[in-house]
Amino acid sequence: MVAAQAGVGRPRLAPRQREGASAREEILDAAAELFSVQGYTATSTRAIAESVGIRQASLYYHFSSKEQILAELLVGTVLPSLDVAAVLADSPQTAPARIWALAAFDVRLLCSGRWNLGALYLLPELRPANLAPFYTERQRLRAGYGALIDEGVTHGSFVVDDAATATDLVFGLVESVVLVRQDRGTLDPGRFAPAIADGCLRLLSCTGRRLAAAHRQGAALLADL
Amino acid sequence: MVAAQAGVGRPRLAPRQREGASAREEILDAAAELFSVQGYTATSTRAIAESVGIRQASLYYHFSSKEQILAELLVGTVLPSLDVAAVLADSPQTAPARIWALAAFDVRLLCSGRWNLGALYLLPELRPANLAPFYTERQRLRAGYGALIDEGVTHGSFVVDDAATATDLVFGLVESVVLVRQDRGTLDPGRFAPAIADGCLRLLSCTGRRLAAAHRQGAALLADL
DNA sequence: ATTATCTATAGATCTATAGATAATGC
DNA sequence: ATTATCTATAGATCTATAGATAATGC
Repeated sequence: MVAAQAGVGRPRLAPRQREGASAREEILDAAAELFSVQGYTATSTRAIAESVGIRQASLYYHFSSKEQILAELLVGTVLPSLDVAAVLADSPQTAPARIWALAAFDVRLLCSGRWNLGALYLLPELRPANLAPFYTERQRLRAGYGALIDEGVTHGSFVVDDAATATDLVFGLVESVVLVRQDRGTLDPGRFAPAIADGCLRLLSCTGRRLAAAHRQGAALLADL
Repeated sequence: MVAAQAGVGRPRLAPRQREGASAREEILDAAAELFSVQGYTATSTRAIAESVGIRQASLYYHFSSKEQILAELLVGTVLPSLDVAAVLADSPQTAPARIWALAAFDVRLLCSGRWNLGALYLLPELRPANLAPFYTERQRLRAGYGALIDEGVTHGSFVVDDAATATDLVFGLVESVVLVRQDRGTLDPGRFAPAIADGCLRLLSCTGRRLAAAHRQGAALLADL
């Protein structure tokens, strides 16, 4: 919806063009699109402003810097998955069911949303800078997968040569959703989430009836969150 | 090796600091490192020049633009895999053996080399511009995987719900190597290549003895290339 | 008075070009 | 003469700040 709402303050030269209840949210919506499609450095503050329909300098009434806009977008992108990983860590369910639920949740999150925000975590620009905390959170999520895999291996539910490498493959498979979405533009979460979650179990040598059971239990677990 | 070789032309202010027999190769080496670590737009021509030990303007004696440096790096990065895919398309071996060989070759390529050049294909900046041809070649490689998967499915070697989605998972798993390497810095191709190739077959429900056979045949096929 | 925009601009880049210079090659 | 560098700089950005302005709220 393009809200025609004009409120307090000097009126804009152009009408609203963006989703978002407030100017702040309009800016975040535009930045999310441009950052995820073009990258962070390649997106100028002028381009963001144009895409919102305001002047470049007006951005700075709402955000103190370009980097702060990115930081705002990153907050709340991994957090939901980390929360789910924490909840699942204490669940009494089997490791296969829990890893299925975590992967399916993660993929659903990466598939949904207007823009491919997961791609922001792949931006090379994140590595140094004070954006490092977000990078660390992604590593904590990876550790969550690793713990579930270790548990499944000791229980005999999973059979792998090397648990560390298996974790890389599983986490990599989940994250690859971002790459596929980058190519396709949009993905059906209803198809992709269970397909990837099944794939994670297959990578861990959990197949056939045991896979089917974990799929069923994992889906139920996910529905309860 | 830092070649102390000073040849024709005005001498540099600083001694050589980069691998590469010629100035051109020194520049490509520096750009490969910086582009793959920081991204394309975030890397200035000045930074490349500094990293080589020459002045910014001197780059333009060897390359006509920054974009041309990137294009040069992209050439020859997918080509080897495309060649292998073409050779394997005509091979008399089974689809599982061939896909194992293709994936292992691909991963070995992505793991080796001083820099993580595969990451260049993920740069959002490639999408538009006249760099599109490279993007297209990557899609052709993806089609190569798709053809092998289709063949295996009709032969009954693979069992999947949906061949298109299965191709996304398999290709995604292979490409995820780039993401893992981005985190780790370096990867052991000897461990990763067979692990991912096995993983591709597992995703396609090729397991147990049939997986072991394909692994063996695929490795032999790869050795013959 | 407060708010949210606008215009104008400083200062720091960044890419690419022009032309000078210091070597080697002939 | 040729080659590969250098210095200097033009012109186009780009981020962020300063201060003016046009609405609403009280």
